[in-house]
Amino acid sequence: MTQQMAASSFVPCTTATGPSTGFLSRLNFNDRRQLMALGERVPRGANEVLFAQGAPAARCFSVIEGVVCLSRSIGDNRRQIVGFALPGDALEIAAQQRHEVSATTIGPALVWEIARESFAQFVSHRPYVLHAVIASVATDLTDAHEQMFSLGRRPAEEKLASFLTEWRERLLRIGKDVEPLPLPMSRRDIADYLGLTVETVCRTLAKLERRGAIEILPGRVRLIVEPDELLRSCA
Amino acid sequence: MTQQMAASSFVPCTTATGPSTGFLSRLNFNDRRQLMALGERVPRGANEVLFAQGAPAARCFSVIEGVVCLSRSIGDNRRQIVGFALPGDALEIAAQQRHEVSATTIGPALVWEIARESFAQFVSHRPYVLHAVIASVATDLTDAHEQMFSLGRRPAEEKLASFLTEWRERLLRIGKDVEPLPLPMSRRDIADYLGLTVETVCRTLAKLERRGAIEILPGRVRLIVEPDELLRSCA
DNA sequence: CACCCCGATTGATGCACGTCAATGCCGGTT
DNA sequence: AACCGGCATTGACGTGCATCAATCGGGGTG
Repeated sequence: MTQQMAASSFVPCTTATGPSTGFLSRLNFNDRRQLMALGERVPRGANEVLFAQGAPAARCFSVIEGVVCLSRSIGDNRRQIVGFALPGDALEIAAQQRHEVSATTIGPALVWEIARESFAQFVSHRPYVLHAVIASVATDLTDAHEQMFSLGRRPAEEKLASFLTEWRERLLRIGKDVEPLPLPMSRRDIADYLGLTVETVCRTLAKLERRGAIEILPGRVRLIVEPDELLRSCA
Repeated sequence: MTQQMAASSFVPCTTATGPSTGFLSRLNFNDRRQLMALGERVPRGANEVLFAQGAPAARCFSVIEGVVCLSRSIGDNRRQIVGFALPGDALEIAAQQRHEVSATTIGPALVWEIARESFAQFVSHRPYVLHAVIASVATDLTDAHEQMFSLGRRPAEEKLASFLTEWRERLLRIGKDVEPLPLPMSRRDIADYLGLTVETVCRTLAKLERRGAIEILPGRVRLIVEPDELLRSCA
């Protein structure tokens, strides 16, 4: 049962002006059920835009199935992915006025959506829910800080190694199969997340494979050595 | 008076598992006065550690005077500064268990500190304060995302240009003199904030000066061209 | 004043990673 | 089956920034 709770407990995500990590799983059963009923479940196709940077933040979201990528862009070419949201992760629950990032599905997804006023009204009767919001955003912030460290202070090989191990951790926490590790996002997405180019991501993965640390499969990667060992081998 | 309000309104900062931006200034006069009375004002010297990454988060902080640098480190050499906190900025008000970053003063500072239980108790009588906490952390998160973009997708020159203009913006918002722009942090701090080396920071600043965009003074920089123009000249 | 230490600056050199380009692969369309 | 477009991979090449190293300057201390 500890197991059960750990599984229903969530996952770091990152989001715009305040999406949140595993927010829903921090609520008790009744609250969660009532809140979910106030929103709607929307099936989404691949590469659909849930909301765009700069648009008014009229709704809150939570991923039910699939992966949603959160990014910040300038112009058409430069894009920084600030996080990948997994099932259980909430998006924009702390947003103020406008979306500070864009959210795009990676592959088909099921997304729960609720009008911001409905959410505010729900919370107004249950102020204790605000603690869950805070915990959720705080987790997002910590994740952002960790990613800032990777972006600024890690060489390409170590970026990939830490990305793979953390992605594996997150999938494990929500009970997904990680053997071999699924990588639903494109090489470009990984590059835009790690501050690299597509080519460097490919080459670095190939290098890790030549070294015998991983095995590259279509849409997946098998970790051969222990995650810890993988990271240490980069230092 | 709009002016007045704008001045008392604060400034993005960034922090550990949930420091917050100008949190105190989001409270009404009475709440702020009562809350402040529950904590204490502590004078700090230069380079003092307010709290260290990994330590239990026993207190909340707010900068009253001076600058506090928030960083995440691995080993002795690699450090990523995730933000500089200015007067009005709160630190760790959303922290969960442990500090996820370290906080160190840059030069002498005056810091307000409060035990986490005292803060929790204060809030328990005033649930609406939680909205201020959320807004504060959400701002931190947006700032973190913006910084992730800089770290991952901007060349050195543009990193410096955006750093200077944003630093100027923040000082202006709290009513500081920015002519010429004070840079109380060391070149190493700037480097660790932007994901560069000290040498690159020096050289890039020198390049901007040769171009006539800025003038380098001891502990300060004078912006010659408009901030917008400075950024555009890097593209 | 001489000394020292630390931060800032500048130069010389090397490498990691970006850029440019070609090829292969796969799924979808006609 | 032939065609096409997008993604992945690999190679050749260039460069932005790191690394290594030396100098300079200012503040603190004997």
